[in-house]
Amino acid sequence: MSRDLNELPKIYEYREVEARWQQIWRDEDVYFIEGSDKPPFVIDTPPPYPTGEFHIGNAFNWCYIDFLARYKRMKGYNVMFPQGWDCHGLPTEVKVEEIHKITKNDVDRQKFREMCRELTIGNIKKMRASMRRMAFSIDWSHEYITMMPEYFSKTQRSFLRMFHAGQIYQSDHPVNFCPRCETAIAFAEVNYSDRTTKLNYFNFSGLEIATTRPELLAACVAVAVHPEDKRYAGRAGEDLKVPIFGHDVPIISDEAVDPSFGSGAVMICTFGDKQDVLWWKVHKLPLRKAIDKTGRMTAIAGKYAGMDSASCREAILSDMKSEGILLRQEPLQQRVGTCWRCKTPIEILSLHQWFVKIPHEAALKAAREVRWYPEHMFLRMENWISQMEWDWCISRQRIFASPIPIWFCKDCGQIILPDEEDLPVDPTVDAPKKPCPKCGSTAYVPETDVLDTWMDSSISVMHVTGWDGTQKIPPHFPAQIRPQGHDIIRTWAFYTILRAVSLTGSKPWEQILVNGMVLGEDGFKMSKSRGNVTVPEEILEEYGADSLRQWAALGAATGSDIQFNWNDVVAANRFLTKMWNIARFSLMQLDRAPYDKNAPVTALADRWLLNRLSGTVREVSESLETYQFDKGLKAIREFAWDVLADNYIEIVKGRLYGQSPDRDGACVAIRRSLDAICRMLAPFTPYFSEEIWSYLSDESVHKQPWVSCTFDDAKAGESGEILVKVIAEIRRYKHDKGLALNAPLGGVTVYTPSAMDDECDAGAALNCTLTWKTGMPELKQVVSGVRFDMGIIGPKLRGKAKAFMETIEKMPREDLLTIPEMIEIGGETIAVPGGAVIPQLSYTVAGSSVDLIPVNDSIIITVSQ
RNA sequence: GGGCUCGUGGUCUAGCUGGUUAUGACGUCGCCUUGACAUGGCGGAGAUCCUGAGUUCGAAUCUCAGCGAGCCCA
Repeated sequence: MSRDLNELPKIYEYREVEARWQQIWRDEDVYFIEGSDKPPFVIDTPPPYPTGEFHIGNAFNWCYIDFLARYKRMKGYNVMFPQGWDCHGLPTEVKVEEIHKITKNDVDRQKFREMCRELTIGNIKKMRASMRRMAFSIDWSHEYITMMPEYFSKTQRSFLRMFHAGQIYQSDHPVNFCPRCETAIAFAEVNYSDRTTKLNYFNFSGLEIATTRPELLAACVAVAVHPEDKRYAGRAGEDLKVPIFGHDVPIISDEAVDPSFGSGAVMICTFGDKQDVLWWKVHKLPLRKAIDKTGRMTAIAGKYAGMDSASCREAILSDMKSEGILLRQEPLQQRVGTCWRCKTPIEILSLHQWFVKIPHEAALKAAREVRWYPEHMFLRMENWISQMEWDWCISRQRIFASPIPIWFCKDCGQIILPDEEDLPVDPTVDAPKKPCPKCGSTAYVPETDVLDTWMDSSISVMHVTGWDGTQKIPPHFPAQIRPQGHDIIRTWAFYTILRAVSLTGSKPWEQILVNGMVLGEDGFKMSKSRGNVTVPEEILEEYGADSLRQWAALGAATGSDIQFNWNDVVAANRFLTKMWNIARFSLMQLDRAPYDKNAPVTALADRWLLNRLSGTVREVSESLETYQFDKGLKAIREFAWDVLADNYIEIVKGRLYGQSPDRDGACVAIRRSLDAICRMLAPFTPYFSEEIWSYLSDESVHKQPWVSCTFDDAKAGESGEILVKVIAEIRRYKHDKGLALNAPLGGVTVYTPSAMDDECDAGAALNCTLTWKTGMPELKQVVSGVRFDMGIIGPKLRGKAKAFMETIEKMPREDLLTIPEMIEIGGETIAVPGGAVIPQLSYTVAGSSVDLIPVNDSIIITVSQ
């Protein structure tokens, strides 16, 4: 049995309600059922980085996921809503170093890992609590943690398979390198920031060169000029001696040189920036490594060897000065690449690293086969793929990450691989099970590099679709949907597509739902330095999860960036209050007296309501099918507040309070509406819906099927709109007359083009005797008096004003229905100034005087005095 | 510098496959304590739909240019 109405409190206490249901709901309620005959709906949810704080951007993203997960469940899908944690990577290492005041090299690798794991476990715990509070219907039995052996053995397995397929290779190649973190990083991990630096002009064996990086002089391999630059015509091919260091470099010409920058001649070093890498490749220049992995100058820097780049720069500039070759210095604004985590400017170093080949065509094809919501987000992927120049560098020189499952033979250098059955392995701990396949030696050297964390997270879809390594294609692959933010299209989405294509040969998901970024109340990205950060916990505390969830749904159209806005949260909370009162009123009325639950719905108002409900259900369903959560929730709110509460309930109150059998139809209509609203709100406001539902049924609303309501009655729709409109107009009339809205009114007659079949609701709602008539009334317009506008009459007529008004007053009233253009005053004919005379009109029907309320061209209301 | 998105009452926002009285919320002003709700109801004021040009009978909506903003990236 459903709950007793005596328990129904007057006020909706979200704190109490949300806490209670959170206790009652059980995780297994939402389990994905293996072997179910329902169609599967697998969501490849984002594994967040366990920072310990579930921020508002996460909350927004997960709201979308939960809306669709709950909706799809109600629609009869076997929904998998897993939860992952993308644990590995620099941020945690940096945090551990901070907390323990160490660097990674101060403790052994195992110990350092242990510290990272411990921190991560604690952070995950905190974030889980926030997520439960938000009522996300996560299937916790499908939780995965990438740092656990069960998961990272899959990462290693995927590495081996791609290696065997020739998709992974090892090579010397320029990579972005953070000297502080001492690791290579991917382009996706490079940030750019502005800084002011000096552009140094110096004499390069007779040629003027401008450079921001004099410390790289030792790494200079060429000087480049633009082929059209007259200053350097004919000089390409010459050799120049590098100042201070003395080695010879050629002058080359290249279109990419900007003749207007500096002196128009640029020195190419290995490597100052990405352009240097390009030139180095195109012109097949030699490699001179001047900076090592710790950011210090190498032996080729001669007397500067061992210096860090900043001191080397100063030293070289000072030596240039004393040699008289430094010509001048200018300040320059430039953007430098920095490590996304520690903000240290990155260097481009040529290092032995592991790479994944980028299959441009196949990736693009797969990306195109995925259905993108919103569609235009695909463009970002397309642009990214088509402009990628370097392969994906997947090795990192760090510790807290999935180990690369490789050893090298100490004697012959041969790569030694583990078998898939032996995974997971940590080559720095485990020994290879077999001797070197080439020379038979058992002496080995472990690969100490580890994998980029995107190597873990980019197989999330393989994992959640049930990959255990025995199959090539996982049992539930591809997933139905990938929900994520647009900020990680070129990382997570791209890498996932790349890996799915490489491992399975096809697209990872059928659809991708891309959400926008959450901006602060000031319209800028939330950041601590701006001070515009709002945390979910604060909102949950003050207004509850259901209000926060409504903000997420309504704050912006799907895919758009969303500005955080307390107003929306407050309005959402008010909607809950309003809805609570609607439910309370409805439940009490349904309970007040027994009614026939199968009574036919015949009254106009009742049919109108159900017709509107039917339209609302259709609209909400269509919106949710295309993930337009804003539209969906808006339609529900409008139906509940506008249609049901403000119009319908006000119209039928008379019948509800009475005893007659025509009350039954209203009860049936209300009960059906309340039921439907609960179900439709369930994905958006799970706590609230469950609470109301508990007074209707003893089951969970979240186990109910989605609403089906087909009560389409176009005629009732049209007539109902007239009914509502007429009542609104008469209320306005009362308002204008200074009457209370429930004040009694005399006889009201409403003339409509076609017959209205409203029995008694309108009259009861307006506290009057209301008669519906078809056609137009036999109206007689009479002038009951006149008013004059002295502002016009005065200046125009001056002394004749008084006589003018007297003349008008004496005229037969019916002659004033249309104001004459000329009138005669004392024998003189004068023009009547426009707007001077204002006739006071009234109407009579069949001889008695009435007030007239025109609704539109075809509907007229008369009120007898 | 490139890509993408956006520019609508004081604020936020819908509409943008061309024709509506330009939606809703917050704020604001007036009236109303009526037996679900004053966290309410009813009503009002408030908009050069960024600017300019073009297409069209007709543009917030389509095209181009400009200005401005945001995000991602170089």
